[in-house]
Amino acid sequence: MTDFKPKSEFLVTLKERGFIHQCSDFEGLDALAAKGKAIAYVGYDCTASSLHIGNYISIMMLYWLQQSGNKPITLMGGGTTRIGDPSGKDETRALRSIEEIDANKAAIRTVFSKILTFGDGASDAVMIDNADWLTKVNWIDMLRDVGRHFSVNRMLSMDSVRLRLEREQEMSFIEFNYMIAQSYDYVELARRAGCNLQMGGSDQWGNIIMGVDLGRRMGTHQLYALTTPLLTTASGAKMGKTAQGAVWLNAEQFSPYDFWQYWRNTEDADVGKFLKLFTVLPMTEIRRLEALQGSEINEAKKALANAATELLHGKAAAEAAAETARTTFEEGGAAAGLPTVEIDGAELARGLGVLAVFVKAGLVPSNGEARRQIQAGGLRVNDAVVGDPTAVLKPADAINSGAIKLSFGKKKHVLLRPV
RNA sequence: GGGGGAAUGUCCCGAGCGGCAAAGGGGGCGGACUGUAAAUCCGCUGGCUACGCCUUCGCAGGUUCGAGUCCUGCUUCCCCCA
Repeated sequence: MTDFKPKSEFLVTLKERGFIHQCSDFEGLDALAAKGKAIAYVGYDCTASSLHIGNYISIMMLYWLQQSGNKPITLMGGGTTRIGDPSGKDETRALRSIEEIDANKAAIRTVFSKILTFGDGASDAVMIDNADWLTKVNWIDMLRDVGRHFSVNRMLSMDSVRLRLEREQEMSFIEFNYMIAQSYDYVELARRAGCNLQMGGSDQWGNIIMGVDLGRRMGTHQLYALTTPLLTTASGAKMGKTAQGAVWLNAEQFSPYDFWQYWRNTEDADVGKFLKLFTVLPMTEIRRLEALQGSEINEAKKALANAATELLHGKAAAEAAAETARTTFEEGGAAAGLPTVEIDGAELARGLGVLAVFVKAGLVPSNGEARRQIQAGGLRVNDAVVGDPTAVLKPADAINSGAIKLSFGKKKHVLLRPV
């Protein structure tokens, strides 16, 4: 792929921004995309109530697809989630209830419209749910029409299956069928919507390519496959994990402020890569930011945080997060935009123990942890290190804004507001 | 069907003569150094009304002053033989 020189705007953009890992046929796809005839889908599991940063990459691919005049399809896995994708997992996850899947689906779908334009136009995005057909298939028909095209020998050699078998880890029949369902989805989308490209993470390569094969056997038009590299940080960690868990895209589960902070804390070596993948800043600007050295890299990190947050949560939210960060970290103040926890004013008047306060604020999980952190000098009230675990907070501790600023470590701050 | 192993601090791996809140890693968190980075160094990594109390070693019983450790039954997983 390194020697391939794409001509279409779509592939040129994807290539220069580092989205491409593997493609089934660069030339063929390039020709299609150049004519604005690429109709691409990405499937999203409904295993959680929000998508996370890993999914964000694929949404960005759909974004660039749409920007270049092609058509994106977001496929909700309302049907496939009932089966459970074995790819990249050591063991079977608990099956989710149908109610849970539907609830997740409803929560997830809102995020796409922030980045893609939906509608009836030629390059407008559409959303489709594979429950529409997967829940209706007849087993015998399925076996005769679709199943006969699958070689079990080949299925056993797929990474998602083979790795499980090699490690002697259990794999149930239902999971074994996942790739069939996903392959069938591709064919169904080709027939229903003229879809001709499926994109996804590199762990999906096997599933996608099986769909391409199935399409050929079942007589669809030519199908294509395109995957993104598995993203890790420069120091080798999987991307998207923080102390609180995954980096979610829904604001309710991961606030714009936290989202901004996530990017602001990017490792130096990753800034350029992330700018290309997670922002729509022009390449000329990205090259300038990438070239910064030493502490100047902080400018690039702020640009990254601003641009990524703006794209997902909007300009106002991004600016608010940036301003909160500025007053908190650059002035050492207590910005009003910090996460706020309300407490009963009467309770505060009676006096609240520091231990309980930090637990109440959600900064530490237990009194014991609070104690340990005090030992280590990790807790601060209004920027003063807490040295005494028996200290008590009173209304008089509230500073100018009427709130008390609690800090855990250098980066986590919460305002405690009496009401 | 027969025989032999294994399950440990609910993040993971993993030691554990009958006195154990339980070795050691990894990961994570905090501190120092920096630039809200990385690397490095140091500390912490069951709960509580905290010089004490409570709950943890697959599940349920038993022996014992005392059980992760011994006995019995059960569950799950692995290996060998048929």
